Amino acid sequence: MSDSAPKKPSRIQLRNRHRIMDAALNVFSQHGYRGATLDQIAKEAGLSKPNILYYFAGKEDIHVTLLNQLMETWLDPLVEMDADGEPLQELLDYVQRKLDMARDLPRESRLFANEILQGAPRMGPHLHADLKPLFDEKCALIENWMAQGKLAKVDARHLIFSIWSSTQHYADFEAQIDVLLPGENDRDKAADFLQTMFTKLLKP
Amino acid sequence: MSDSAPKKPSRIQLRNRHRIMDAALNVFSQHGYRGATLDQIAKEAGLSKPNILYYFAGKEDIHVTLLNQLMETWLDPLVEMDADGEPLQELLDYVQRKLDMARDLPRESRLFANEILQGAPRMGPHLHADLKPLFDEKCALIENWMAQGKLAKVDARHLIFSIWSSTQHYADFEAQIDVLLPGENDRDKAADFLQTMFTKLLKP
DNA sequence: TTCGTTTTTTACCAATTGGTAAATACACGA
DNA sequence: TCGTGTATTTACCAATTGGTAAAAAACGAA
Repeated sequence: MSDSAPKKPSRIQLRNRHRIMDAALNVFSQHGYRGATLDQIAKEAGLSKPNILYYFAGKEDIHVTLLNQLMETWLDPLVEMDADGEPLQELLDYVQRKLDMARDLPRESRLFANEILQGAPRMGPHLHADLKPLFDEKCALIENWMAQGKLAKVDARHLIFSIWSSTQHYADFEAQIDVLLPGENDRDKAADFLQTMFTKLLKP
Repeated sequence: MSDSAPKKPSRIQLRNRHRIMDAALNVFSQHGYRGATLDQIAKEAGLSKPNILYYFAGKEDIHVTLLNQLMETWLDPLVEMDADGEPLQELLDYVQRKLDMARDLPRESRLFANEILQGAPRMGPHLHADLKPLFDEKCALIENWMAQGKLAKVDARHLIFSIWSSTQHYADFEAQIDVLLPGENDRDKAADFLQTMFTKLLKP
């Protein structure tokens, strides 16, 4: 449904909405929905609280907008997995894309993790409507590849879970990793390790 | 340091402290530290808020006590990994123990995940003092096994990360899994999958 | 420059937050 | 059953929460 008078947003609107989204991403991803406060978001965005509420209907509106924007980005690496590609390479490329996302978008990863940890109260519908069909489709694709002998036969659903968990771990548990691997810039080693692990698992 | 008069806690103290810990575990694990409220904990524990503050110095005290109690439980499966055992079997047993913990103690897993997600503000010292030495010790052990040709050579640190992430995922992302695997009681398949994955990865 | 529109600030508000003081009810050994 | 320490409730509090009304300021097309 589109408004009958969808005026173009002004430069100021665009700039401030973006500032608010960015600040809200910082705060929500670190403290979760209930732990985040409008005052904190306002301060981080460099705007007053009432000014924030001029652009968004309320705290929940900001959070929902953030999650909606995130959903597409989040699904994209899996969408790109190509049925016509080389099966093993397609899987390994998918692992790499997810690992890149954990490195480049850690706040988004933590925002998502927080939402799921709390029981997905504001994203359940999205999971059913967007994630579930995609998950089922790609599981079927992987099972097809396996049936053709192009991949070793393992449980496709748990395979995907293991890809998600092992890659997102580097964003979501960064605080822990910083303690255990101090000073190391070890993302290359993480990539090597995961490529090795999934190659050994999936090579027919 | 122990009190000069450490009177034994009465039955009532024991019972109520336990109730509070249990309620707090529910609330903190679902909403994180800042998202949790004393009123909610009190309600869930079936006690009044001032009554809760009769047993604990404050919100932070409850949270810290919870984390302290959790730490030992959390490290235990790794502690049990035996240098004198069969290397591959020791690793696979460790994976199984972690998976069992995700099934049996999902709230504890989520409490831990929340704390790390938020940057481990109240557990940083614990990570350095307890987790780090154990992590280093077991990495050395695994590397030793690999050097002796008893395990395939991979990065021991990222191996442990992958064990942690792939097992804890079943507790921390339960809400997502419930959407993607509706109605299935699939924990056995998860165990099979992870055993297969780490066997293929580690068998020399 | 003017005038209507958009944006921002100021001044609030009721509800909730973590926490306290003190009175009261209770348990339980002598 | 009595008295004393334990446990619980009642009645608060100041600070913070998400949110609003309305005035003031800034903007931008004419």
